[in-house]
Amino acid sequence: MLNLNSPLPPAIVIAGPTASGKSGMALAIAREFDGVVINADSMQVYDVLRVVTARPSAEDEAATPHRVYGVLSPAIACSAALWKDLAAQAMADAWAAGKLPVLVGGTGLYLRTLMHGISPIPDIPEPVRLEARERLARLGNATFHAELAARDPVMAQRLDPSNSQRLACAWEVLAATGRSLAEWQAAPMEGAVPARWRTFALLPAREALYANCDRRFRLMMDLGAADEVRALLDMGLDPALPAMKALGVPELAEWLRGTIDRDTAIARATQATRNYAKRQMTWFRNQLENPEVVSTQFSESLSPEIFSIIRQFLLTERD
RNA sequence: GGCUCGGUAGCUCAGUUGGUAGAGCAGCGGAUUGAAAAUCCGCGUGUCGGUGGUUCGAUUCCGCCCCGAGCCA
Repeated sequence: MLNLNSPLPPAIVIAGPTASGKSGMALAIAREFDGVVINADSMQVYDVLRVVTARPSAEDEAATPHRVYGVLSPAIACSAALWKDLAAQAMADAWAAGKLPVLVGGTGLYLRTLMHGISPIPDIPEPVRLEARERLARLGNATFHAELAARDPVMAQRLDPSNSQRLACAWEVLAATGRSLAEWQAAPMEGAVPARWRTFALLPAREALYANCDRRFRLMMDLGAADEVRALLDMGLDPALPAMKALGVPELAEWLRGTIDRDTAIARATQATRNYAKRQMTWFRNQLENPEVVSTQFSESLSPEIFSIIRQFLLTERD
């Protein structure tokens, strides 16, 4: 099935907002083309979060190869670069086994890093990152921004003082490397995985997507989302860690703590999910390169057309 | 039935000592280079409940009516 004479090995990418049916589409493609489903979602990498991140079911994971799901402890902060290494390894393994990598996920930055690389910034030591965040919290954004401006006018000029996360990032890169983040970013991106990509963007109608977000969260509640969050909380992790911010976690945590009632928690979690889905729509509508746009929720009835596009892609020599 | 307090953006409300109004949230658009399910940026005309009156001018003051909440009967 795979054209092994092609200079670059092929890979399929399925991007789209949460609750758009990506996982089902990836599964269908992997089954049809002897593929390996590889997770490209920043939260599905954590092992404790299965229900609340809508990971593929254990049955699906057993029936078809799935990689990079639940491979990290929530005590670890994943990153675009770390994920990219995991995904690159999974892709190499798939190719070595004569299988087709099918990347699926909603984290646009991760997919971009995989396909286009990222600036070669050295790892930032943990103490520096902690100091950056502690300092930002202590000084407040305005003062922190002014302090950054004195040492790194380019980045300060580029960043809105309200943008806490990127402010901290700029500060810690300067502190750890002695060079401005702007300098690092001016260097060519590195680390892109060489492959022939075929990208699908699942962009369903807004109203249907939101309705599906709501429906799915209620389903998660039935499947034990709260128990899962309880288990996560029992680990006693730093609430600033990424896994602690997964959609539904802060809201259900509040409910478990008794601060808000169940209905309020559900209302807030579904709201946050809808807001997130919208941001993803913006990313995938504007940041993807030559995507095949599917403007509806995935369903099996779309398979023939999608398969035909992929078949064509796999048979086509390039360059 | 009487009294009181409300009725302003999709929602919760602010405000106008009379010159036709603005926040948060929602919604929509955008950004996104190492914690991205994160973090930000932009977009606000709506019979100011209805209707009469006073006024050059009423969402604002007055009367009546309608609707809601509460209290008293």
